[in-house]
Amino acid sequence: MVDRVPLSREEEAVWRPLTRIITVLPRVLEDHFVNETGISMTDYTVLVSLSEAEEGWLRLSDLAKATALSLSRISRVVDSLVKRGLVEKVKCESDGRVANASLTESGRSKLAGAYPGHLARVRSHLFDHLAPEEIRGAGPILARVAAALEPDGAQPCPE
Amino acid sequence: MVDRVPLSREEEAVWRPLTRIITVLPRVLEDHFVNETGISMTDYTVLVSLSEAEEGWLRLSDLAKATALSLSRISRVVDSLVKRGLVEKVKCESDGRVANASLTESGRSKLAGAYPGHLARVRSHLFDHLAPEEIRGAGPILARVAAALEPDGAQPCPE
DNA sequence: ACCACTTGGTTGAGGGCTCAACTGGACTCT
DNA sequence: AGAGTCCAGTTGAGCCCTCAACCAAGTGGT
Repeated sequence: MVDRVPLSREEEAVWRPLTRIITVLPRVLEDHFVNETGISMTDYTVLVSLSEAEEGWLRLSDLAKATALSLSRISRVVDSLVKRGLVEKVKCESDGRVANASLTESGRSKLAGAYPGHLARVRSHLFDHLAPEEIRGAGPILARVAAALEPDGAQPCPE
Repeated sequence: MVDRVPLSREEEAVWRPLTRIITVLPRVLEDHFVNETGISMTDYTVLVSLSEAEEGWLRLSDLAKATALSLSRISRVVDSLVKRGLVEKVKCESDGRVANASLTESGRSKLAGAYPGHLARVRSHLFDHLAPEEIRGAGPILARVAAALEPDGAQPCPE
C-alpha cells in the first residue's frame, strides 16, 4: 500500500531546496510586513483578496477559501482589521447568517502602500534569481501542482 | 528606492500558485504526520537531520540551522523528543555550554516507520504531477533560489 | 406552525513558533 | 585571579493558527 522506494537523486534535488523555500520564504516576507508596514502577511493577503473581489466584498467563508485560512482565523483577522479601520464588515440583508467584508478607503491605501515593498521582496528573493525562460516555464508547472492541492478536483481522473 | 512596476503576467503565473503551494503543502503533509505517525513534521525534520549527521549527533544550534527553526524552538522540541524517548541529549565534555542530540534506537525506528508514508505523500502531491524532464529541470533552479534565501552569501554581488 | 437538519460565523482551548530576557560556561586581558 | 565579553541553551510572554463546541439564522418535511 505504501511506496517504499526512496526519492531518486533528481527528486531529492527538487525536494530539499523546495522544503527550504517553503519554510524560509514566508518568514522573510513576513518580516518585511511587520517591520515596514504594520500589517502582517495574513492581513495583506486578506486585503488583496478583498481588493480583487468582483463585487468589492466577500463573505467571510469565501475569504477563508481565498486565503486558505480557517474560517475561525478569518473571523478573528477580519475583526482585527475592522478594529484598525482597514476593513468594514456588514451583515447580509437577505441572509442574517452571512457577513460581508470590504475594504475601507484606509484599507485600500494601506494596501497600496504595502504593495510595492512586498513586490520588491518577491523580486529580490525569487525572480531576480530566475531567467525569463525559467519564469515562463515554471508557471504552468506550479499551476498544475497547486491545482492538485486544492481540496476538490484534486484527482486528474475524476472519471 | 522601491520598485513600483507590478509583476508581469508570467511572474504572476508563477507567484500565485507558488504562494498557494507554500501555504497548503505543509499543512497537508503535517496532517499525515499527526494522523498516522504520532510525530509532527517538525519532529520528523529533526529526526532526519540527526540521522544524516556525520557523527551521529548534532549540537542544538546546528540542529536549529539545519531545520531553519529558532534555537529556542529546537530546545523545546528536543526536550519533548527526549521525553518521548526518541532522542538523547548529552552535555558536551569539553565545553559545558553545548548539548549534543542524537537518535535513540527507538527514534531511529520511528523515523524508519514514518518515512515511507511521508514519501508517498510527497509523491502524490508533488512528483506525480511532474514529468521527469520537469523534475530534472527544477532541481538546479530551486537550489539557486534556496541558496539565495540562506542568511549568508545571499547577494550574488557582494563586491 | 414545528422539529430536525444544515449552514455561516464566533469563541475557548491549546499547540507551534519567535523574540527578548536570562543563566551559566568559556575566553581574554590585565 | 577578577572583570568584561561572548556564546549555547533555557524560559516567559505572546502572536498565529487550528480544532471542536457552540449559537443563531435559514430550509424542508410533516
